[in-house]
Amino acid sequence: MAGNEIRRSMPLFPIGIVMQLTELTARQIRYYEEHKLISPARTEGNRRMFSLNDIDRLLEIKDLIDRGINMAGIKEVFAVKENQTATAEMEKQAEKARRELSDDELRKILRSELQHAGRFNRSSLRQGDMSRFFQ
Amino acid sequence: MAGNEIRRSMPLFPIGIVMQLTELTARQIRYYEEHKLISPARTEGNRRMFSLNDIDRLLEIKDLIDRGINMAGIKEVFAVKENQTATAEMEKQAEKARRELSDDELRKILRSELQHAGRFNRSSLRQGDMSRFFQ
DNA sequence: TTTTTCATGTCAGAAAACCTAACATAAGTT
DNA sequence: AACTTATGTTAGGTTTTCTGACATGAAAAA
Repeated sequence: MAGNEIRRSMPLFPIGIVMQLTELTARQIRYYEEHKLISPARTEGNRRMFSLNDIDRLLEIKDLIDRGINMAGIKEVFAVKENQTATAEMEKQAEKARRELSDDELRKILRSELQHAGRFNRSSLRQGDMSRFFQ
Repeated sequence: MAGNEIRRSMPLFPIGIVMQLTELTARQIRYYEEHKLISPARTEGNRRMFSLNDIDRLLEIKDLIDRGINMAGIKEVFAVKENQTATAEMEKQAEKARRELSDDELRKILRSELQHAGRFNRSSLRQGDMSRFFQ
């Protein structure tokens, strides 16, 4: 899952290829960078190198431009998206925390059942819930 | 399935990037081209542009070189592989033909059953086999 | 309506990246 | 020893990209 993100953020493409891929002019691409909508990497010799993520972003910019939205608007759209994915991350974290909390509870139940049910092989009704603790 | 192959054969990378990705020198890459092991595209201005397939091939060349195989050997390896995938294609085609032949047979059976079983809604035992003819 | 602003076009001069061709060389082959 | 192979190195030329400056049409503001 993370390897893919690395690949997508690897600076691989010179501006000429990006122009073809996005059908934007060099002037436009540089202008969007000037307005901090993208931040392509640079070679030692100062040439811009773009990643797949940069290209996605440029295509998004192009779409927003086509819909009549100006630089400020696009900047805001990206800020909101950023914030949105950030909160989604937090929600995921919270969900994970909730799950881990109930894992603890399940552990308690498991211990208690093992003490009571003792030596029965027949498993308790909660086996399905417990299974994730094993293997 | 074919869209992926298009993407993999799209000339996107200048030689500088390919050098980094493959850890080959420009001299080596040009030499391998000279020996027809790769055939990168060219820009209008005659710059080489490499596809993902080209890069795969270069990595393969590098591996074979590391194993002490010379240009002629590598050329032969690729020829064999080419031939191999070609026969695989033919096998696939043959398999498809076999399948289509039995499709014809199934059609015959279908016709015959429709004539005999006539107006029964209850479907014949072969319905599962027939289903691929509809929708 | 006139003036500003915005997004982009265009041009110039400089630097980076790449090209081909030629010669050099270490290691392996004849 | 002479040749071949794979690669290094250098030179001179062309293409691509860079920044900065000025130009412009359309939209927004005054």
